[in-house]
Amino acid sequence: MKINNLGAIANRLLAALPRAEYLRIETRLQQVKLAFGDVLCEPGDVIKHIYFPNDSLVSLLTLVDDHMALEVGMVGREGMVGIPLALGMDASPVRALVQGAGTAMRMTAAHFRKELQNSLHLQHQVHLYTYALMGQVAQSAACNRFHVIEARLARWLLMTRDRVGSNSFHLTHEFLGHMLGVRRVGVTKAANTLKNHDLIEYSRGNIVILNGRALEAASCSCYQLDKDRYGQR
Amino acid sequence: MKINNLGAIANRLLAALPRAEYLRIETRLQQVKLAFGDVLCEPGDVIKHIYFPNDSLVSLLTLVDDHMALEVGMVGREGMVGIPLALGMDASPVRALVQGAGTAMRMTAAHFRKELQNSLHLQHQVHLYTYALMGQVAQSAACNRFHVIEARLARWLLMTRDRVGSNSFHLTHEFLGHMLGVRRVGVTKAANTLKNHDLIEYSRGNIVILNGRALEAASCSCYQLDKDRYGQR
DNA sequence: TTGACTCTGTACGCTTGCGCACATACAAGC
DNA sequence: GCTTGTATGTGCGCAAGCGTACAGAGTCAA
Repeated sequence: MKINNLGAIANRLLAALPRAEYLRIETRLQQVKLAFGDVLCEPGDVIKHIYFPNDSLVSLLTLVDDHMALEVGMVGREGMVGIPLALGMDASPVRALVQGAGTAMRMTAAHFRKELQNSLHLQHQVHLYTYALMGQVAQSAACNRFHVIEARLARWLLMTRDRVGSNSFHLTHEFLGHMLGVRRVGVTKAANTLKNHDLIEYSRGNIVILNGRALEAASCSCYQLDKDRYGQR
Repeated sequence: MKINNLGAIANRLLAALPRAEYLRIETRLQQVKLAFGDVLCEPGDVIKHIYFPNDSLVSLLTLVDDHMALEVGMVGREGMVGIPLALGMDASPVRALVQGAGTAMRMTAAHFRKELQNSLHLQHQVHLYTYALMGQVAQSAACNRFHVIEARLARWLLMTRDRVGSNSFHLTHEFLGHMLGVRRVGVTKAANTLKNHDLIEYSRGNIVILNGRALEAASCSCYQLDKDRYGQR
């Protein structure tokens, strides 16, 4: 049920819990399928459930002036969606958008609050992840300010690869534009350059990373920092 | 000592604690003077003390590629410096730079960890502030991406005003450039425009806000959001 | 008074990215 | 087949901001 094919716990935050704690918490978890485009919460909304992604991928977006969006965080199996609950707030400041379809373990807000009180280990893991996410958001702020689209696109593709565990995924330039906070055309140009250098290939939304090593070289320094953070979790 | 002239507790996070809790915690607090330019911690450094600003103002900066900086958070009397400790980490991902001289209440990391365990109220207040700070960082990411220098400068001056509680403060264009992540010349141009519209005046680092209301109109929507967040604390 | 230093104003060419518009290509359904 | 919709490629003029350089103006100390 909440176990993958190998019998291991897919979500790394859950996997880091002592076995006994996990087994108790597990009774509150429900596996759900997340489809591309699903919105798990909107800014200001009361958070009803938290999610521990297994193989799905969720983007955290800050909305600004109604029509512009910018990704400030990416949540895969290393984390969870719904941090505000752990900080005593019941609303999210960001939109949580499913960017990679897959499964996640879900828990109601009420159960999560209760389990947090019962399990210092869970509390600790959630705290560590909050710290990591905060670092990611801060990093992303600087990256969006200083680095050119092409490098940011490369970074973004690599971060996605690391989280979905695959070199190919489905995303249009239009969508990538919303993530990076740039025009669709800007993405097309950057992607085209990467394609011409045989770092990636794509067609109608199907993106494939051909040369990860070279793509790293084309990405900004922020990718390495994310890898370090990501690896620790 | 850690009380201001009126006998009230200056730092709002501390002030929100129940009297009894505060009195116990207060024994661990030491008032210190913070001078402009002081660096309370560097990225990666182990955090030795946490700070609750009274009338001082601290900027949280993300450093990137060695020579560029960008402010991602501003801490005044509504908050504290050293959040990572409350999340079980002992190092900071950002530089904490004193941007407005004044006093703050300081506590050692060890004492803070202990008090956090002893006081659920302290824990709660710190959590709430962590949430607010996270929102601020995310907001700042989007702001830096989408808004022009002039509007961001206006926002920044207003946020500073709100925190130091004064319409005048000392900051050079060069310094502001580091905060906003832009060239000194870019700040000069933007500041000049604001000056020509009689929104502010300045000379050799002495900045005065002449017309706060109009400055708000010139700032981006992010200021209003910060005010909401700030007001709640 | 003079010199050294800091802060601010201005200029110039350049790159990145924007807004917009339109052209092509691929896919799916009738 | 053909049509419709979606995804990508390309071109244009324009604005914001960059890097750099230099000039004036205020401040301080010798």
